[in-house]
Parts: sequence; structure tokens; C-alpha cells
Amino acid sequence: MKSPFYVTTPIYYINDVPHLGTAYTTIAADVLARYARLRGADTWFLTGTDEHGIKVQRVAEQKGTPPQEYADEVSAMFRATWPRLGCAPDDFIRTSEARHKAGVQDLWRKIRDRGDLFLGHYEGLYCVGCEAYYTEKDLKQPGNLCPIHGTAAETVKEESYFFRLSKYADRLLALYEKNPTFVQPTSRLNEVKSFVQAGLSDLSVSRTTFQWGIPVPDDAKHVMYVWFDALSNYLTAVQEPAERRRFWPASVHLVGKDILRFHAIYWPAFLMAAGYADDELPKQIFAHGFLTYGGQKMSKSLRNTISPADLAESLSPTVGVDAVRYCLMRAISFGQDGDFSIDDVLARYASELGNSLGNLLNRVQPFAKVVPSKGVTGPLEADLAAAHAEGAKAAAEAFDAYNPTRALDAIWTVCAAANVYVDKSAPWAAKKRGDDARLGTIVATLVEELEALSVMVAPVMPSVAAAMRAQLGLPAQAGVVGRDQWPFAAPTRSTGEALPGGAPIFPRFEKEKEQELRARFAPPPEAGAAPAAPEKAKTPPVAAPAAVAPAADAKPAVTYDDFAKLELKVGVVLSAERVKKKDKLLDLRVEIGEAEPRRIVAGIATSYAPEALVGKRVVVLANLPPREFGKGLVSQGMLLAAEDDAGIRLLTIDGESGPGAKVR
RNA sequence: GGGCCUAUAGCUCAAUCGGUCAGAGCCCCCGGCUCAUAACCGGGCUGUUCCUGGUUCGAACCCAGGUGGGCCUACCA
Repeated sequence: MKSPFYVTTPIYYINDVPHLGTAYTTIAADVLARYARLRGADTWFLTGTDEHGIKVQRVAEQKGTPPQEYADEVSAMFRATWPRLGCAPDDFIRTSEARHKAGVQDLWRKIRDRGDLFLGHYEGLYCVGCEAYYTEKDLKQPGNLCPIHGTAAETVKEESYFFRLSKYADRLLALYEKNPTFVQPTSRLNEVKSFVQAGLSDLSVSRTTFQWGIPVPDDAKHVMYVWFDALSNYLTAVQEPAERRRFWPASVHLVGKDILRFHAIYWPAFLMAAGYADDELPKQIFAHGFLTYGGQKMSKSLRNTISPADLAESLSPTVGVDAVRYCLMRAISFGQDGDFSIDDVLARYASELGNSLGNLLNRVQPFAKVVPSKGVTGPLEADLAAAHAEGAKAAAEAFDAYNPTRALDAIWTVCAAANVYVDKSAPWAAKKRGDDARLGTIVATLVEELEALSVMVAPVMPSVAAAMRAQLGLPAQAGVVGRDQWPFAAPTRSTGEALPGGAPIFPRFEKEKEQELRARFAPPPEAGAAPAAPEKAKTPPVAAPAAVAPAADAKPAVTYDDFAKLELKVGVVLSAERVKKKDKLLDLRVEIGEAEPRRIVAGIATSYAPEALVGKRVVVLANLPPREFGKGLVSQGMLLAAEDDAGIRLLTIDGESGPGAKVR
């Protein structure tokens, strides 16, 4: 019997909603789990939600609900999404559950008792009003102002527990050396290695500044910080009941490449520190790539428009989910970045699913209502059997290597061979000349091949597999531990069994429907042009903006002479373009009445589309020293603008004051 | 700017160790078939494998530099 197979997705942070990226990971995990079951492995598939932290606590407060209640709500939404995508996790863990809390605290104690957790101080920029740390990025510059309170964040030292990560660098490197497939794909392992080789610093793993988290054992004023809490889920989910412990260690943690570091470095280090031996560590971390949709990278705005579950349901209430799963697994080489689009879905639906697989099933139906007697086989049957054997083996090897893309490729090669077989064997000719024995052999052969295909397709397209089997008069198939059901050779059918047949599984779309789908799921026009995302505005800040608390924000008085030092001028924007790799910056040419227009780089791309700026009259601070942004990008001045939570608004001129007019 | 990844046919992507691998599917064209969802089968078409240099008997593959793209991070005068 195969050893147990335990596959996980990351637990998803409930600050976000399920989107294409999370769907991709979860579907991939589901595919691997279904495949493992088919092969007879004792299989466990885990997903869940990550629910603690300051962000969740704050959103809950703003809604006036207890964090647990808010978490219940969002977590339920995640849980409800997976069946809509054909995913059937065996367990769904939430970090706010008692079993998780107990498990994490247990892990904490083990590490503490072995001496790798120690009390120290965490230093960061802290807003008193929020009772929270921010990075400089989160704060408004200059001055590190809190976006909510408008007050300056202070550098504060806080008591914090630290994990002695630095101690594990050598053992981690040894692990990677000994087990080169620990991180997949291989190119990712190199990344991880070089990160570890560069040196690891100890990790702050607790906070005292918020309460929505898991209390540190014997020091309840501390709450565990994100990664310690979150990563542990893989372990805590298989602690109770005790028989579930057979699944540890995990066979593979599926993760996006953005969180690889945490899984490939922190997680094994935590486990090592808790006393786990190398063979008790997860066997593999598999980092998949990122998806773009229609060539565009995923963004907040896109997440809201492209819901894979909606796409699936619009496509077809019966097989839409399978079609989406198929396309995600087929079109995107697992482990690499890839693109997903409605055009691709429609093309593959028509060609690979409808014409190749679906139509094959229909080609058999007119010839028999029951499974005929198979009779003597010839070279054509041998060819098909050979193609089948090769394809089935290749597909299994690909699935074993967590490469569903290649597995599907191999399966479709078999499908093509079956179509060739129909052509060459020409059952219609046998029928015409009344050769029932030959016709029977051909139909029986095809029925058996179709059964094999229904099995091989099942991990990716479970409902299509079921529909195929129903038309072939076969019972639904289910995984049985210890029984390998992979069809290395096509199975045999008993003569006389019913072939119920049925309507095409992948009916062609009407032109109108296709157009409608294309329109509805077209990638949205270039994102980022919209002024101040309304999405953000719907979460009003707790306190009123800066004006209410002028004292906190006030600067020391200046003299008129100080003010007079500023050279402020009216400028007209001649051109504006985005700056590559710098999302927030726009590169502007502004005419301010000098010989040459000024080049000004302004951090306003989040609030202004470049096109909208051309011709605008703005106020320019003209006597600042040039500021270097790298790569020859030099700003010769700055634009005056007002800024609050709603975004950035440029100061402009009431009337026609020409370029160069002095502002005072 | 720092780190990492990536670039192959019009499109989406393959090519285990550098050596009959420059390939598949889609699109398009031609032919065949008629069981089937105007489906299927056969044939044809398109390549300076991003650029430049290097290593080698031999490079899509290795090395150096450059360019385009992506991700993380930084930037917000």
C-alpha cells in the first residue's frame, strides 16, 4: 500500500476574498488529492482560513462586531467557495478554533522548553492611537504620519518573544542538500538556499499590541504573531483525533511563490526547534507561479470582477466548473507563471473538451445500446492499446511529479489515438456490410477506452468523469484505500451491459452566448486609472482626518522670509506617463515659463491617470534641488497636492494664469 | 535602485545529462471521410530558439554583458 498522502493549501487570510489565485492553489491541491485517492493512497486534503491579527481585529471593531463573529462570517464564505469549484477538502481548519490554539500552544511550549524562544525587544514605528506598528510604507510621508490619526508614529520598543532562527541556518542548508526536492520547482530551491546563505536573523514571533490572536503560554499579555500561528495549522489539523496523526508529515505543501520563504525556511526551522527529526518534516514545498488574467496582473480591482466560480457557472451549470479546472491545470505549466483568459477557456472548451473528448463519446453511441461481444482484435486494436499504455503511464508519472499540465497532455494524446482508431476501424463500414462480429469488437474496444479516459480525467474533471460513466453505463467511481484504480491498461467490459448514452457533455455554445461570455469576462480595461478606489473609502476611519487634531500635526511657526524662500509657480502639464516598476510614480513634463519644460516625478499615479493630467494647470515648487529616482530618472521640482484617505488631489488654478505665473 | 525569475512558430507552450528534438496543439490552406457536437483523419504553412560576445568537436540548453517582461522589495520631491 502507498504511504498516506497529505496535501495542503495555505490557509487564506480573511482580510481578502477568494479570487483566481487562491482558487488556483486550492484546485491544484484538490486535483492532487483526487489523483492520490484514485491510486489507492490514504489521502488527506487540508485547507482553511487564517483569522488572527490586527487587521481583522480592526475591521471587526469598525463593523462593531466581535472579531470572532466577523471571522466566522468571512471564513464561511471561503468554505462555501470550494464546492463551487469542485473542491472537496477533507478538513477545513480555522486558526480561531480551539484545536488549533491548543496545538500551537503545544508547539510553542516544545520550542520554548528546548530553549529557542527568548524574550527581547521589537522595535518599530508605532501609532499610539491605533495601538499598532506600521512600516514606513503604510505611513504618510514625510513625517511617518498615521493614515488614520494623522499623528506621527513613534519609534517604540516593545517586549517580544523571538525565535532563534539564526541557529538553524546550517541545519536547513543540510536539509536542502540532502533532500534536493524539498523545494520545487528546483529554481525556487536556489532562491531559498541563497536567502539562507545570506544569513538569518531571529524572528519576532509575538506582539503585545493587539489581542486578537493566540495567547503565549504562561505569558498571556503576548499574542503569537502571524507566521508562527498560521504555519502551525498544517500540524495542528492532524493532531485530533489521534488516528489522524498518521498523515504527518505532510506530503506536499502547495504555496504561491510569494510565501515560499516562510514555508521553506521558517516552518521547517520551527519544527526542528520543537524536536522533529528530518524525516518528520514536510516532504516537499511546491511553489506554483502567479496567474495573470488576459495578460494583466491580478489586482484588487480585478479580484472583484473575475470570480472563477462565477465564470464556471456562467459557462455551464453542469460542466463549467470542470472546464475551468481543466483550463487552469492545462494552460498553465504548474510551477510557472501563466496566463488565463476567457478566450483560452472558450478555445479549449470547443476544441479539446468538445471536439476531442466529448465528441469521441458520441461517436460510439449510434452503434450499440449494450456492450457487444469483443471478439478477435487486430493490429488497429493493438495500436490503440499501445498508445493507451504509453499515455496512461506518462500521465501517471506526470501526476506523481505534481505536473498536472503534462498529465493532461498525455491523456489527450490517448484521446487523439482513440479518434484515429475510430477513423481507421470505420465501424460504419462494418455495419454497412453486416459484419456484426467486427463491429462488436470495435465498439467494445472504444467503450473500454472511454472508460479508461473517464478515470484518467477524473482528478481534474470529476463531474465530467461522472457524466461519461453514466453514459457508458458505469457506476460512479470512488477511491478505495489500498486499491490502485489507475487504468494502465484499458479495463474490460462484460458483454450485454447497458450503454445508456446521452446528450453531448460539452454542447457547443451559441454564437450569442459566446459573445456574451467574452464580453462579460473580458479582462477589464487597463487598471489603475480610476481615481481613489471607492473600495477603500467604504471603510471610514475611526477618527476624523487631521483637521480635528491640529495640535498633534502642527509644525513650528515660520517667518515670512522662510516662506519667501519657496519659488512657487503655475505650470501646465505637457505630458505624463507611468514609470516602469514604480507603481506610484508619474513622469511629467511641466511648462513653467522657462526655456525648457521641467521634468517632474510625482507620486500620484494611484490617484491620477496620466491622460487626465495633460493640459492641467498645477502648482510647482520650482527651487527644490533635483531628486534622483535611479536609472536617470531625475525630478526637478514637485507638485503641490492635498492628500487624505480619499486619495491625492492636485492644487490647481482658478482661471487662466499662464505657465510661469508666481504663486504666493 | 536591490534580490530573483523569464524570453522558442501568428497564439499557448514542449524539448530528461550540452549531441537526429527545433517539436505539439490552436489558427490558416489543401485533401479525405461521414459514425459524431459543421465534429474526425491525413497533408501543408510559418522559426536569425530576444540581442551581442565567449566556452565547446558540437549550444535553445553553459558563461559574460545588454534589452524586453514578471514577482518581491524599495521609491511617494
